[in-house]
Amino acid sequence: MHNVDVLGRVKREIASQLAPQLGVQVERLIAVMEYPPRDQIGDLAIPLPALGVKGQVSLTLNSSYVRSYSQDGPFLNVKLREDAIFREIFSSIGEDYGLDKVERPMRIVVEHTSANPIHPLHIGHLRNAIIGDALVRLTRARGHAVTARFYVNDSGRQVAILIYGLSKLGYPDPPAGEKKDQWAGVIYAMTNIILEIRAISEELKGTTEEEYREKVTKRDELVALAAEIRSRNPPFFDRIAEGIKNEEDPEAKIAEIIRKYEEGDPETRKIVRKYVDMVLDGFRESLGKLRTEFDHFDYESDLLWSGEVRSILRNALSSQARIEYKGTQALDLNRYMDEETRRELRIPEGLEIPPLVLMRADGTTLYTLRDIAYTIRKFVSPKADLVINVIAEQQTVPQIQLRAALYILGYPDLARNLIHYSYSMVTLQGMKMSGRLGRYISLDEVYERVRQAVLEKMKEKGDGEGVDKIVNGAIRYAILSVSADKPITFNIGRVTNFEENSGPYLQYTYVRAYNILSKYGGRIDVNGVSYEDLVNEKRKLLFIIAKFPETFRNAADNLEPELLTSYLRQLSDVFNVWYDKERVIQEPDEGKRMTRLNLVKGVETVLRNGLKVLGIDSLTKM
RNA sequence: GGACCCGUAGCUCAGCCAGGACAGAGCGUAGGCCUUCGGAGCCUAUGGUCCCGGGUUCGAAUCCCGGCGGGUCCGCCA
Repeated sequence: MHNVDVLGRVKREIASQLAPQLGVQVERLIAVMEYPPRDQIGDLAIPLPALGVKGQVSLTLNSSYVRSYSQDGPFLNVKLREDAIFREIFSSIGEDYGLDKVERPMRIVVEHTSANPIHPLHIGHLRNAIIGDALVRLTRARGHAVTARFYVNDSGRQVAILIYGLSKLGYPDPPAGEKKDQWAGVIYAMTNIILEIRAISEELKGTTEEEYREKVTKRDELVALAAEIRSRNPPFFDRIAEGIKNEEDPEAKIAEIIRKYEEGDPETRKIVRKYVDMVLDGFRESLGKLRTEFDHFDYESDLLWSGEVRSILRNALSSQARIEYKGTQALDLNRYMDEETRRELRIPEGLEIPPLVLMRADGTTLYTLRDIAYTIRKFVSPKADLVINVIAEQQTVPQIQLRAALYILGYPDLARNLIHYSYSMVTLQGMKMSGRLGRYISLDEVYERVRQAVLEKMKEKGDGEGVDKIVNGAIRYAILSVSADKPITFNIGRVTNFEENSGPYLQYTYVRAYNILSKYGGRIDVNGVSYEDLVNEKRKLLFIIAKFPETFRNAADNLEPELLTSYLRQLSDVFNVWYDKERVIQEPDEGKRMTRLNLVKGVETVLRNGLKVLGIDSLTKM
């Protein structure tokens, strides 16, 4: 109803006239159409050689949208009638302008963030959460039925280490006022680092001289880190260290925790869930500040207790691809797939897929096997057509193993419809973060630092509201304006720079547009507008507004939120240039005033909708 | 050693997948604009062997091949 893609209609009309004359399909012609690099050239261009047409051709084009057309070398350039476009857009523009719905909605699952529940979220998870949430919002706005799911890895070695450390402390509760995930993170890092030092010291006993030197260096590094982490809570550290020192075989104890939890031992269940849920509370609190919410938190352990993992394991053990590998049962993922299948499953040609180990020698399960069960659940309950996993680049191979295993175990459709949305690392001034070693900048810390910068800025402005909305906008934009597969060195200075090319810049531009409209307060329609006013930035603005439906569709269908960020920035740039030059409300000529009011309304609508699908709030003052 | 990702202005990045016209922003640096709808803004200047070498094409930052540089992975961790 209100979803008017005027430009799309214009393209189709032009294409349907020209296609027969050029002897090509209408769709093909629409596909090659592009926007000329400079306005003087025209509004639309068709590169004729791309359609197999060479040399000068004579074509007839007769449309109420077209002002003129001419061939310039290989291009057919078309100048459109801005009055016709303007009238069509603004006589039907609605609140939801541009957010075109798909004809056939899919059921989509986006799994994202899924951090281990053992330490607070850090800036690596921040990237994951923001990308994931933007994908949720984009696909939802496109009309799909989207579910956001968080996978709680509560049954692996990491959680067991945390619980082991807590056992040495007598299972304490975090002090009131302390954030629970921060508190647990310190205990986890302490326990882990003490265990690592102990392990490496053991290894030192029977090694050659060369290895010895290397390992001593590594141990010394760990000892230095241990001193650092000890300072966070010396009594805790000393008690854990003492407890581990007196332990005959800590690894056996950890293995026992894993085993008991997998078996569903009531006491172990109670303890593990208590602490895991504490950390998850911390996650929810942190993510809430960034307007990120989930529909489901799926506990890995539930898949074990329900028998879903066991059933997959049985299936795998009876598979023809089963092999023995280093004394374990594993799946051979190379032998039973042809080239064609590998291509379909997006597995690189030259990759020798490592065998998938199905379980540890002691019978406990491993992550990837459990993930097979989880993937099936994501597809089955509730039913999904497409599953998008937002997971770090480091897990590319395990994700390939997952798809290959699904195929081999008889779920080829699931394997095909499982997308690994990969993103690259976030480093910290060249330093790699490590939750394992307690070396990270937490999401909360980042949030707080950006918040301070926003408050600082507001102080100099005197007036303002919505601090948290601005912080959210700044952080989201900083992440979403960089393609996911580029590594980022996290730089707080960049995120707290609120000048052009930032989230707050877009929000500020929105405030300007909004305030013009709210001050005007009257009726805005297309009666009596003067079309001769549509020149320079105003004409440019009109065409940018016209491109919004197309940009949104591309961003949503290709899962590329960055298309939207750069589009909104460009819209803002043009609007701000114009804003400085001319008046809207104070324009004495009634026709011109109405033309401009329509454009402002267009900018306001597009910014609001565009920001919304990126998860950035629009403000009315700041 | 193998696989994947990245390499565009002093710095941070769009553009590459679906090839098209003199390659776009921001930061920085130098200078300018507050009597008018909000200066988180606007204007001017500055700045590029699009990592290198071949190939395909009417046309290559974009596709292909070969290098170079950086990142990631190759665990009975996740």
